[in-house]
Amino acid sequence: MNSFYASVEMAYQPDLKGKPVAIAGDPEKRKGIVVTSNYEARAYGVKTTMPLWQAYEKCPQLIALKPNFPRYREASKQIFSVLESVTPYVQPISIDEGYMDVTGYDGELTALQLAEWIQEKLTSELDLPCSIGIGPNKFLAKMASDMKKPLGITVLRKRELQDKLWPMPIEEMYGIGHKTAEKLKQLDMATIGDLAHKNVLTIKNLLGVNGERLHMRANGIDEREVDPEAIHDFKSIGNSQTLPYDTTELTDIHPLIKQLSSRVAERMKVKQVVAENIQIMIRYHDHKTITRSRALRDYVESEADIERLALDLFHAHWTEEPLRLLGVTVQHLTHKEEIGKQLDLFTYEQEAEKEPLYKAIEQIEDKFGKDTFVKLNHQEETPVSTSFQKDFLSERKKK
DNA sequence: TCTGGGGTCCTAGGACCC
DNA sequence: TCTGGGGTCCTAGGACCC
Repeated sequence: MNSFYASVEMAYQPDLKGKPVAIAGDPEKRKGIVVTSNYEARAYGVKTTMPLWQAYEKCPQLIALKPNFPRYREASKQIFSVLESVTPYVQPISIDEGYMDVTGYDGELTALQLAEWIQEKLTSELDLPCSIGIGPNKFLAKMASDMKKPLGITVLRKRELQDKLWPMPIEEMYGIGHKTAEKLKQLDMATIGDLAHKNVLTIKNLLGVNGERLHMRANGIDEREVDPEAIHDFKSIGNSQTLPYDTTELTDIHPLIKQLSSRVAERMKVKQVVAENIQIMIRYHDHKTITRSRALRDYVESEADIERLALDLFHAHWTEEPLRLLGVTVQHLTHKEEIGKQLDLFTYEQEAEKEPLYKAIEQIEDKFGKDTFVKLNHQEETPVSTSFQKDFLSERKKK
């Protein structure tokens, strides 16, 4: 989608059209940076991540709006349901971007006509502009979609790499940011074509496995599939917040940790997951940022547990310098339904802890058969302990 | 009154195991 | 009179993307 948040606001409030609009946080709370701006604002030099005061310098008549995420999520839902009316092979990448695999599409339209239909539908029904790229794989489709904005439709065929992709500056390639672009330029690679034609080993030496991947993509090769389920196996859930002022006061810090933990727990509940790792992030007044994490022995899900663990980590690592931001994240997530069977094992293990080991093993044998016992027998000198439980669980999972 | 908040993936060292 | 080779997991940081 083109300047998505700003476009949603303009659709919602049409008198904003034609005026420079930016979506930005509250400067009073030190969140005054531009998240998105419309093309009118961009014409004045307003850019994403620019502090709001700087944006006003560039464009004094700028209209700055606070983000309204529920509104954007709702718009996003409607967009994706249009896409899913074409094919079930839709992979959302973010709130405003996704891939479609139309290889199996058996309707009347060509890919180009499909793109036109989608673009027209989103414009007429939702008043939201998008750019669409069409290509033989994800990378080329993505690069194509960025070539014409707003409201563009671009086809990028493999035979067109030389003319359309290779002349582009290296920093415009998806997957290459500031740091990587600098490294590549050091070796005289200024365009995507330069990267495509360089020896793979040179690139691999410079950038590791990522280099190999970038080199492939520059040559138009990308085997990733469109996976509609990918959105469901997320790896972490986190919340972070910049404080309105730098602080060392526990009366500021503790409530924030509680609030962040509560939001994380809430989102875990919605997604029905439990976590085995907790991480905090501390950003100091000078922007120096550290993360500290801990693997957990048990699954956690409750707000109280998350808060307690976050608090422990915080006090174990805080240097007492003034804080700018705090974050709480849970990782190593498991769906609750997937641990149903494991949960009754936990009960079982607690029983086992009270009894002599041989008795526990006997029960295990009865329940799961001799072959399980053979594996566990390796651990015979280990008391029933965390490591015992872990091994037992991982074996159980395999079975 | 400069620099948000949500993520993913990769790297590298160290502890530990066989 | 000196230390192999195969692996996993944990932790912290960094690059990148939207």
